[in-house]
Amino acid sequence: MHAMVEKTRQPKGLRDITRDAVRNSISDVAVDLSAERGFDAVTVEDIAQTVGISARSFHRYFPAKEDAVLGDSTPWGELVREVVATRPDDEPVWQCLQTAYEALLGQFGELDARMKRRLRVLGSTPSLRARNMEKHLQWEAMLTPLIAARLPGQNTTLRARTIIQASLACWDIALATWAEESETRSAGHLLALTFAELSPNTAGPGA
Amino acid sequence: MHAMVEKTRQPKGLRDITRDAVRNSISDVAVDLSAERGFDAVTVEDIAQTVGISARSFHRYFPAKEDAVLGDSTPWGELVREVVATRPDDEPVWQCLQTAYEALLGQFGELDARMKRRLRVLGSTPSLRARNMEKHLQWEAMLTPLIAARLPGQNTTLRARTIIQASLACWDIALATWAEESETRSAGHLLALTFAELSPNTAGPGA
DNA sequence: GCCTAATCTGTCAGATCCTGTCAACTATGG
DNA sequence: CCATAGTTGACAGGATCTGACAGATTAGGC
Repeated sequence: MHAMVEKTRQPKGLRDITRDAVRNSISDVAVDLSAERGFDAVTVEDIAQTVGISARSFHRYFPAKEDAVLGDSTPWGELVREVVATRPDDEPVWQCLQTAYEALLGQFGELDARMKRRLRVLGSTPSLRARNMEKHLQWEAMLTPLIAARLPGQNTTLRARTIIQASLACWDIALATWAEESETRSAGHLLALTFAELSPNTAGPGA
Repeated sequence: MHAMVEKTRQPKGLRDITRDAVRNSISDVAVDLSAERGFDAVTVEDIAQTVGISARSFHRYFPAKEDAVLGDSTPWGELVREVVATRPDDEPVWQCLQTAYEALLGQFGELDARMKRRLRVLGSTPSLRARNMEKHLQWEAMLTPLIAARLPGQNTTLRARTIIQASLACWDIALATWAEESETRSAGHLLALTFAELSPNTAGPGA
């Protein structure tokens, strides 16, 4: 089905296996129902009943209804941080970030169809977009010290936050465009397009 | 249909005056209490009781608790759109956007202290930051056609969205930094710093 | 000044989301 | 087999937000 990341921890016993399975079921049902009726028109009770669990159990798997659609993006953020950390010190930050995001796209791989549906629901629901950006704030906090250390000159933290937020905008817009029905270009290509619009200053602000 | 109501720029009757006054009172109380205890630790009931109204009336003035702190940013967005629309066609988009944001800073003017408190609460509450970005999405929708028309080459909409989101990131980060306790630089200066980090590509993507 | 209509407010009721608690159930390990 | 720990369902409760209705306040016309 889907090869999971070994980095986090692979399920040890029957408990962890069933837990991951239930988690995926909830997420799938949440995306499906939201795609049909719209996210706001679907209640937690609806999702839980479709899966076959109680509403209370739903919240034991996901803290909020939004998270059932968004999934847990923390491991992905960690992956980005990891890639950035292992890049050569003299590599320009924009190129460095683009490489990291491309690595993230590689992880998607097999989940294309599922991911597109998810992104479509995400793009059509304001509260989901908000929650998604909230998670990006955690990415920013993780990446800021790494990026700041790579920047020459002054105000490195301020400038690092600016670059990271801008790159996340590139990421979001590229993915949202990729998920559109009529879009045929690859996610990597779209990501390159958005990055190209902002990254020309690879020589640094002083150049 | 919509030609009747221009905007509540100037209250016409006693009703509108009192309504604006109550609205400001609610907003002030919401910011004050949130600054003291934290936004999540303040209930709508607390705010309403402090102002002297019922919780139901609170929701007649603000649809959500977040909006009481954030206020209505729609008129700000319209101002930005207006400034951008009146700029010369051959002006680079980044310079154009920076001018528009600076005009926005000029509008703040007298509200410095109040605005700083508001921004501090905003920066310390993830859900508020997310809601704020959600409002920026409306700005993006408003500005995208204007900016896209100014871009040469292909994929103008995709690139316009990227630039707008990036510029909004500059705006947010500059304001958040400006509101910090130890910060002494002006908001305009900080805005120039963040813009300088991304705007070097004023010659366009092909250069 | 008075009356009618529009608007605002408070109160009540309800839907939904989310959390705490507790007893019953199940897998794991000795 | 049994003890422990994790999971679940059921109930209760707080909080946000909305709809409905009745009373109060205000605006405009007489």
